[in-house]
Amino acid sequence: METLELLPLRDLQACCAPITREVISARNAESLARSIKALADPARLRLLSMVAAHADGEACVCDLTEPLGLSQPTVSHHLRILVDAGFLARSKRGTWAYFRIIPGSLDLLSTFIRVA
Amino acid sequence: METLELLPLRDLQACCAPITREVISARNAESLARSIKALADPARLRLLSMVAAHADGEACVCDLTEPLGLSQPTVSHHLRILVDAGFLARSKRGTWAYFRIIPGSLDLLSTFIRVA
DNA sequence: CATATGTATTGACATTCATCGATGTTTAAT
DNA sequence: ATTAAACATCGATGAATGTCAATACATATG
Repeated sequence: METLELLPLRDLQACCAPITREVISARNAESLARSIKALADPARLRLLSMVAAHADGEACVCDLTEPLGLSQPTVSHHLRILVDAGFLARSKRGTWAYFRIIPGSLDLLSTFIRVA
Repeated sequence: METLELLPLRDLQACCAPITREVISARNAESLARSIKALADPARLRLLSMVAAHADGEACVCDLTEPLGLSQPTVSHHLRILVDAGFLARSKRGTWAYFRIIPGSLDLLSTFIRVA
């Protein structure tokens, strides 16, 4: 299924059990690893945390660049990875791009990391 | 603290809240990312799953190499990463090295991925 | 239209990483 | 002691990744 790229978390929910219940398939391992990889970076963890802690659970790139201490293109790059992985939603208003956490996305992933 | 390298999960438990409760520090983000990175690979997810599903929750390298479809050095490499990250324990008996999941290690990590 | 601002994309570079063949190490058995 | 078996380590290599400067794009404003 080609939707794994765009909706890895949803697909995982539909198709496989927690990784220690039964042996995960090579295909599902690939999909799950792709989701986890989106979190496996300190800058992206901080971005998620900063977005969640921001007023109204929303933040734009300009809110995040300076406190993160990375360049604007790098911040945009990381945000894109988090959006593609399904952890953040982007909504553009005016020239600003606002990001918020997609509810349940982190919880869903964590259940697949857990031992059954 | 230099113990972050050896006991990342234990340290995280001691020092920080789930990432969306308050903004995670750069230091803790680095530590958490290192733990997550150990899981962010399809081969390692499959290894964890195979070890957990194996008889007695234990498996040696020879049990894992062929079903994983990777060379023995590569399998040893991945197992070492999982041991270093605190997800697997190694115990050598005779010429065999047996691996088992450290109870609670995956659950602990998953709580830090969850939204508070 | 022209300018300014916020964001995304591109290209380049250095670093990290997954992988394997070759080799080393350890233990058991003959 | 020699051989064999299981595993670890080393060195090399190609691929993926994080980063930034430069540039492009989009939108608001004068």
